[in-house]
Amino acid sequence: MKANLTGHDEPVLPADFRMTPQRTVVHEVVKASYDHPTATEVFMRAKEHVPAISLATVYNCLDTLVAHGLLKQVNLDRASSRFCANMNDHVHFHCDQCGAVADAHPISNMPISTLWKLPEGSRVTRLDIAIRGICPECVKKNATAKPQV
Amino acid sequence: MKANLTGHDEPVLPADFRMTPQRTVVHEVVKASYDHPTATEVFMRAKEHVPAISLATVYNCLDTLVAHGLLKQVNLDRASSRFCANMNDHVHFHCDQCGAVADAHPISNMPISTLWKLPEGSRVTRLDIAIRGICPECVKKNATAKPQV
DNA sequence: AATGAGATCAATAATCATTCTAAGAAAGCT
DNA sequence: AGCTTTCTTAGAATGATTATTGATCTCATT
Repeated sequence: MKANLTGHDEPVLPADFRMTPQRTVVHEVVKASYDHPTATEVFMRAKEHVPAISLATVYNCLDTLVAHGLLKQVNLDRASSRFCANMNDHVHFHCDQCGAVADAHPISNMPISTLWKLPEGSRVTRLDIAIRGICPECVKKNATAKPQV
Repeated sequence: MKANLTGHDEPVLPADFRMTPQRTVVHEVVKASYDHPTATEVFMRAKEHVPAISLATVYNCLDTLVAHGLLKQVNLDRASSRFCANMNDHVHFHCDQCGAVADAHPISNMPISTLWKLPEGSRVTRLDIAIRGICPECVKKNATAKPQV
């Protein structure tokens, strides 16, 4: 198995998937980023390695990598999509103040059906969970900057 | 208390909030809609009552109503935001096939912190949960249309 | 009733993320 | 090598939303 920064297993890829230089760079950029970069951020970082790469290619590569299970796409409200190379089961914590996105890992494995009453006869394929709040850094910043009025 | 279609309590509004005719229409349109309409859909429905209303005004009204807790905004991936007059605690079930959005109400009241390990010292303000899958209608449609290959 | 401050409205333009299009480049198959 | 398919690229296009700006409305005070 190929070594990688995150320590996750690489999924088995179908034969028709070509790991082109552009896709490799896009994948490596996201794997080396711990801040859930947007497509534009990935584009800027990828350019340092492949200056000729275009934003459209970055979008194409991200789509392909997500479709093949090498990356996760994170959508928060209507802001730009963000990308994440952590393929373990997790949700995202989003700071309303600084916009930072952090991973939050599950503690228990409660099935969805025990938490919410789903439409009778529906089939669940995916769960998108975003926890919004104030991150520890901003909580601290607020406490020192403007004490309770 | 004012009677309304959904049977929920109307929140107490701050003095600086003006319930203008446009805001009233936008609010009533969403309250009378059970399909989580988009801003454009609200615009089209509101036009039947106030033909002169503009899309920009609908956006402004929706923003204000959401900010004052009279409506909920539902964001699913990068599609248009949808709006919802059900102010009870609930999450959304989104059908990948027909795009329908249905409410799903909580069964248990597990605190978030028992389900996911949040960043130490963070403060949670909101939980955005979208359950994706196939709705009962589409499951049925698929079964009759194309039996297992 | 007139005034003035502040909020709201509507039309238009602008922005922003993303997708589409078309043409050339690269890779894989025969 | 020749053919086919897939990728990449630049630029145009799309679609949702936001910003701007001047007109209009509302309300508390004169």
